[in-house]
Amino acid sequence: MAKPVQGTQSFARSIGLLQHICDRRNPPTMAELLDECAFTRPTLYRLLNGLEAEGLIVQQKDKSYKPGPRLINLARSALTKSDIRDRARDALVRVRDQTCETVHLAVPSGEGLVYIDKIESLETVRMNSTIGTFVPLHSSGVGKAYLSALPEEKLAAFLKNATLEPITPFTTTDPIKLRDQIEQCRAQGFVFDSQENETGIACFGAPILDENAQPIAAVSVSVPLFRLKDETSRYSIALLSCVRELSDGEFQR
Amino acid sequence: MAKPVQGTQSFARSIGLLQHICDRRNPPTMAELLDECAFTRPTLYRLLNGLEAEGLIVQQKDKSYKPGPRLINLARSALTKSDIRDRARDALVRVRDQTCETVHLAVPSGEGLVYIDKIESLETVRMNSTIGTFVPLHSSGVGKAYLSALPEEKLAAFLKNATLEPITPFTTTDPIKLRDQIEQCRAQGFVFDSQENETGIACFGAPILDENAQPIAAVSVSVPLFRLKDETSRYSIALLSCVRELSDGEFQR
DNA sequence: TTTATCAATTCCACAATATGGACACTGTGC
DNA sequence: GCACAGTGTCCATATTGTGGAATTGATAAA
Repeated sequence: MAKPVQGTQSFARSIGLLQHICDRRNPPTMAELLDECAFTRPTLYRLLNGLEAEGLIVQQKDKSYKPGPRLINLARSALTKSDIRDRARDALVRVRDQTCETVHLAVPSGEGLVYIDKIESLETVRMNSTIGTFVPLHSSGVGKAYLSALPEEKLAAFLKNATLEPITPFTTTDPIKLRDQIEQCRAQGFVFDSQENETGIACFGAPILDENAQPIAAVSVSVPLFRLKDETSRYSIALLSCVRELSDGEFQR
Repeated sequence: MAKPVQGTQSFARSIGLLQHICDRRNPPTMAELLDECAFTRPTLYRLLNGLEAEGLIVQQKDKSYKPGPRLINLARSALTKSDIRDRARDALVRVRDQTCETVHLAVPSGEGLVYIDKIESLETVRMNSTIGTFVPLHSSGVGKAYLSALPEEKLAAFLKNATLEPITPFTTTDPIKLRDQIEQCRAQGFVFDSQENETGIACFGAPILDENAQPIAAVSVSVPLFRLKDETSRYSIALLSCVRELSDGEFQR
């Protein structure tokens, strides 16, 4: 949350408020926001008006504020301009077909990752609402995979500073254990997690690297526990061949 | 573009820049933005840094900027919190099933509407990229439907001030003709447009009203011209029954 | 390797902007 | 009718954002 970019404080405040409104389960009223955020009344009032004038939030009849449709318009632009998403699609579908399970593509955003694509077994999809979901680095298959491809210094910094909040009762909250899992991922190319981000779901994850061997995205296969085959290589082989195809440079081999 | 909300000018500037970056076909570099926008170099520099620090844009290796994944995260919140979207879904699917054609749901945003849901015949969907698309009021089925439900004064103001830009060669650009179409829509409850927003596509549109008879959304059925049945009541009947079901209050009958 | 050129980044004095205390309005319950 | 809570507005002030100018960095030419 510490973003000391000179000359942008009021902007950061507005976006922070927008995020807060988006994160609320229910659309907040001004009164609620007033004691949830550290704004004085007139300031909050102006910020809300600013957000509303831009269509980023809309005020409902009960005076509460919810995220506005312009966000959807902006997001479309982000999705259609994501080259990794385009590039990955066919390979992701292949993984889905090989595993018959849901496949996710995630890219880094802020302190974690955001799903930018999802291929599901049964095409019951709508603009499936998991696209756009934020996932922490420590509790998800994609997150650990991403971490494992980070240069040692960045990884060390993360392990040192991050507060590993439990997302489920199974989430790894011990930095030492997390480090172990990451090392294992480095060795075998993928990571396995069981119910750490969502109860009942196990997950295989692997990173996609750019030409400098830096991670730019991560892929995961999510499997309901009851359906998980003993022969897990079934999943990892499909996943590995996918991320190798999508990673640049020497890492092809 | 005139948004004189006191105490939010710098925020509006940043969002304007973000929108500009999103609207560009190709990710712009700072140099390009410098002569496309009216910012001095240091200001632009700071605004870009601010946007980037928030994850709203990301700088690519070639130094150009594109919309960032955080937008997708924010949009998810907007989509999942859209009650009209939830409420409409079943009815939309029904229209699709009755017409075998693509059905859209749009809500007002800024000067036009934004698609927030789409039901397609063949479920080939992905987070289908038309969700989030902005459409002008004068050139689309949903737009005209929305206009037709506006109180007379607002409609008059729109017809007077709007510049009716041609989107296709078939777009209505004459306010008088547009007025006619809208009157017709008021009379029969739906509007028909042929190729005005996209060549080769005809469109039936109808508004969804709230309890005060104000339009809150619009539904459209899009039909490729070659497949358009002579018996158009097939489309309008399905559409009308849908919007009547979704509109509140006395307008049920 | 040195020099030239252009873009990216930082600095800082200044002016415009956002801030928040105080006040005014609205409507709901008693 | 009055009280109270939630909303909206004003305006002097300090903080923030601004942009001209200087600095640094990268790239190409000599």
